Amino acid sequence: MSLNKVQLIGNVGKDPDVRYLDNGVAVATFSLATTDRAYTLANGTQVPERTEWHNIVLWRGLAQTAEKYVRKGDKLYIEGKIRSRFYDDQNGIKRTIVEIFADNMEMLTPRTASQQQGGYMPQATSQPASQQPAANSSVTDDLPF
Amino acid sequence: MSLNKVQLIGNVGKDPDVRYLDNGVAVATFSLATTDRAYTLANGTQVPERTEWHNIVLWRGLAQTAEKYVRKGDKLYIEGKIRSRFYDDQNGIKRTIVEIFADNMEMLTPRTASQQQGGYMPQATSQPASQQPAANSSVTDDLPF
Amino acid sequence: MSLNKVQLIGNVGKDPDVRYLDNGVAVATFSLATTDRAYTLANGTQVPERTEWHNIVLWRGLAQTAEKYVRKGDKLYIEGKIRSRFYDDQNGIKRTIVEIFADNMEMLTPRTASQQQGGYMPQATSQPASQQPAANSSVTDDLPF
Amino acid sequence: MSLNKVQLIGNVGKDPDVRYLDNGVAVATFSLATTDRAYTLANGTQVPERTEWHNIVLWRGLAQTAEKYVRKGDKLYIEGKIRSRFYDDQNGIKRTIVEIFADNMEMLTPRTASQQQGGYMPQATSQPASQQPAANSSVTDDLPF
DNA sequence: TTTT
DNA sequence: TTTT
Repeated sequence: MSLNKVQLIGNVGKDPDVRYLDNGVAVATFSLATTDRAYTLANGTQVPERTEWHNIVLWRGLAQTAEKYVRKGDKLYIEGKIRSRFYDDQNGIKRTIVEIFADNMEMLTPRTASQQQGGYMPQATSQPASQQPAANSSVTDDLPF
Repeated sequence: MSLNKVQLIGNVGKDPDVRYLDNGVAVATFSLATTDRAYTLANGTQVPERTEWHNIVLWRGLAQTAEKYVRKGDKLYIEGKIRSRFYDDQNGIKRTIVEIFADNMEMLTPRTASQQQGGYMPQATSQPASQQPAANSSVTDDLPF
Repeated sequence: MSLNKVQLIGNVGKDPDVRYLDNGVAVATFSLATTDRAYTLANGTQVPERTEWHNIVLWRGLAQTAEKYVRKGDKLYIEGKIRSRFYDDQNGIKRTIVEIFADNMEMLTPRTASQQQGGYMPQATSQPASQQPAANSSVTDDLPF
Repeated sequence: MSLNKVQLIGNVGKDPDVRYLDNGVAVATFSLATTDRAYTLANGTQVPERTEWHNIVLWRGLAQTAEKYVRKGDKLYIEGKIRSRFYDDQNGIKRTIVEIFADNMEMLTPRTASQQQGGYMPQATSQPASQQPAANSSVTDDLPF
């Protein structure tokens, strides 16, 4: 008897950060920007455009899809739930971070044929495309969540 | 080319706090709890029930509806957008609060006939029901948002 | 790169019809009413209340939950997808029926303690509550979908 | 106490048909395709890709936006409600058509700079871009809805 | 056929 | 009738 659902269409702020837990579970995190259009109120007040940044968290298969195919600037549809996480920062101050745990993702930026074969093909830069964890991936056991 | 939508069904944590801006605009705030069911993972791990608290903000007509009809414990459907607000707390520490600005609300707790006539009827307690701002309302010019 | 999502909160028109396929899969169907409020246009035109009836289809576990707990008049949250089905009616006329295939259901009508133990308890009428297929259930191999 | 919400991301089947009522209100209609991915069931059964066609109806400002900017093949986000309409076809047979009345639309196909100035610029074909009703528009008083 |  |  409860519903906690978020749906976003926005642009990826930077390449996903992908980590692998000791048990092999993949976790991807990245930020996604949604932007409200500017508009004018009935009384003439101008309300400027406004960007909201969302902390997206993906698990397992979705995280691996993100690792292979999601890149900075891409437009995505994300569906998931709101989840708050509590921690002490480096100064011992209690902090809350609100994240979107995604359970569905649709990629709205068309990929070219070359990019679709064998995963993402880096844009004139460095590493080869691969099925292994990409350059911005790591295996870790100290994930904070 | 952007979407920022939240949909919640949950229970109201306490009676709404309603304020009136100098220009007469009503603003209501309250917390809403959504609860994920407990479940068991494939590997046998028990994941307990978990409650997420959402900071709901309503404006204008919706705020006035909340003032009249929404009470602690009520089940609501809320639709709106995620919006982060930044401020310095009393210790000068920068804080972020994530709020849900609602643009649609449906009341899922049936009201009895007596409660529906002339607004909310308090439950055998104190103040008279009224069309004026209720007991937990105030007129203010120092809203923090 | 596609999304087909429906979310409804409404009232069940009659008790679910539940069938079991030969392979044991349960399928429940029922209608759900959503009602738009009456309102007045800017030019003074009155737009009356309007009810839309939705054809809900549930499968497997959700169908069995509906069989046990969902009854005429109940308020439900339904999430699913739109799906059209084509068939020839008894006069050989080609017909289309639009159904909502549900993948999530939340029951918004509170059940009393007695109703929650061991499933739905019929309302002063006939058949005993049971874990077997209920009175309006049947095992069939000629489901039209 | 009711919700009737549809959210679609799909591709436009053909250019919108835009009509103007005698009172000047614009109405746009077009079909939108959403496609489920093919997948394999646990028992090995292959479920092929499946396309669902939705009848989209837009009013007023949204209809005019569609007239100017929406074209066959475009990817759109559509949010609205399900609405059934009943009519007798040319053979006197009672028919039902299910439509999506949209109240929000986001265009997910990027437009080039030239296309964004002064509305849609036809693709190497015929008519000039214009602020007047486009070629597939008409003023009519016999709208079937 | 539901509900408010 | 779209798209991948």
